[in-house]
Amino acid sequence: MAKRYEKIADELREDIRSGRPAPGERLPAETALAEKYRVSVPTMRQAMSVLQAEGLVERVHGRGTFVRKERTRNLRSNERHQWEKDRARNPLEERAETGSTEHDTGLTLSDLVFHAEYAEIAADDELAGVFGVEVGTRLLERRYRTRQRDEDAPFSLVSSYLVHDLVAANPELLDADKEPWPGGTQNQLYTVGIELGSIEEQVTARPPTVEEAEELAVSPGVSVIVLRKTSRATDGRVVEYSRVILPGDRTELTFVTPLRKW
Amino acid sequence: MAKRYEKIADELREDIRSGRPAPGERLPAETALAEKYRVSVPTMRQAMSVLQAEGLVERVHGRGTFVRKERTRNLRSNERHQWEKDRARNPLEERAETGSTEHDTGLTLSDLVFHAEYAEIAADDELAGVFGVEVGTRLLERRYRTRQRDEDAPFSLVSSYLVHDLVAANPELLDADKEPWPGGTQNQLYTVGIELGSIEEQVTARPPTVEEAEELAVSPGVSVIVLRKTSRATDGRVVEYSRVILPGDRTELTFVTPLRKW
DNA sequence: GAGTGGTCTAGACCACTGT
DNA sequence: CAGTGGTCTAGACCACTCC
Repeated sequence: MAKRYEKIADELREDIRSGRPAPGERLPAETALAEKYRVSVPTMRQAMSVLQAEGLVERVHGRGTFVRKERTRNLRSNERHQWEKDRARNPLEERAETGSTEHDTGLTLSDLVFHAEYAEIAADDELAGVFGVEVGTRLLERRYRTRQRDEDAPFSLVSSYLVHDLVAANPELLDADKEPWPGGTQNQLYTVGIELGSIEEQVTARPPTVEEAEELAVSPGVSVIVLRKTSRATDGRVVEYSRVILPGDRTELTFVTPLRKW
Repeated sequence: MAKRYEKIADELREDIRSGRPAPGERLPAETALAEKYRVSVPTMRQAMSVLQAEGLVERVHGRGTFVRKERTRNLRSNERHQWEKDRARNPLEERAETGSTEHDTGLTLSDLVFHAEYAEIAADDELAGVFGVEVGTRLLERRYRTRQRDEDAPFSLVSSYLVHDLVAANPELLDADKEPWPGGTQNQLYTVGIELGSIEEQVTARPPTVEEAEELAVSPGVSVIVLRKTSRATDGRVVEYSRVILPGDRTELTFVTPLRKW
């Protein structure tokens, strides 16, 4: 019933909460702590694992165990969609000023580092279902990762899909070098005559895959938020679909639902 | 570079993916697997921990390790708010038929087990800030947990707050025994003359606290979704605030954002 | 090279579940 | 009771980081 490792974790948690090793500072070495608490090193390590799983400390091989700093939080609101739509038909200069990510986070374009890759793929079962097209239909896959200049890891991994033939009318839309595109996807769609009518976003959370954990630099045990976004044109057709992976511990999604008056 | 425990985890993961031990079935004992893979028991256990953290298996003390079944997913859409508002002024019989949780999940009232507790509390810093009242103001705290009759753990832990003096005009609103209230919170507020104008929901994910892990019966390593809901009256005042804890691995939130036409 | 966390062993004993 | 996973030990050796 005692469970030494939990008791030790409790004590250390209390210490950290009250700022004993302050955020960013190093904890004593595991061997030292094992001696202090009079347990074996593996038991001490188990206690550390508990704190790591809680996201309270970060263990770095060869350097030590550190109290985690609150990372810069990333905000994203569904109001970004209307905001982007309102600007989608503006002249280039206005669109180029700021994008929806900047609108959400309050950062300016120069704070962000942006990376895009385009590919043509064939629709698999899932994507064919979403778009209501046949399996194998040509799709344009666009992968984005965006990070803040002063952080080393991106804060989102985005895979966005468009029906290839729908956007091919404007060849510039097939060229990744045109990214970041002023005015975003809604302006891109506008250039081929599409107006969005509604956007549906589905949110779940799960442990990261190994690749996601590496790319987003989330410590193992911290989960990711998976956001699936379906954009429909005014006629109800699905015209864009994207999957966004966000680090759960530093992302805050906001959704505002206005209600019709009585 | 080899890392035996990861290799073993990889092999077992592959086996499970291809249905070797089918969902719900038991894996061989750790001692047996340790022998099979020619590693020590602690190493074997480490491999198991990886699969557990991924949510692929569930270890039960004294019984064995089992391949996890996909649990019944719980759905929740922001369209529930308008749906509830549309019915808030309906006669009692109609309101009593179904609530917004049933609307979301497609379940009927009799599938759900509902528990409510009310308390009067003094506003702390956070709550005072949300409502724009002084610290110490009397609030009504309502805690709910809802579960499906055939599952043993609730699928949501809700703490909802109202300014006490605002709802005290209708004494029935202070009585937990009146729950589940036909028509939900929006009808409750209607009885004291309040109409909701908009609802804002903020979503994050984090590892569960020890208590949450127990109450929601999520295996350690699986994270929870935290949803903070702020309801505003038509005049913009915050009239209700709630914090909802949802198991990340079996919850899917949907948010629909309609866009104004060009 | 000194110090850190990461992997692994071989084994003891405990706690829980079923029969 | 036998069989399972959970806790803990004492120690070896490796991999990484920093000086």
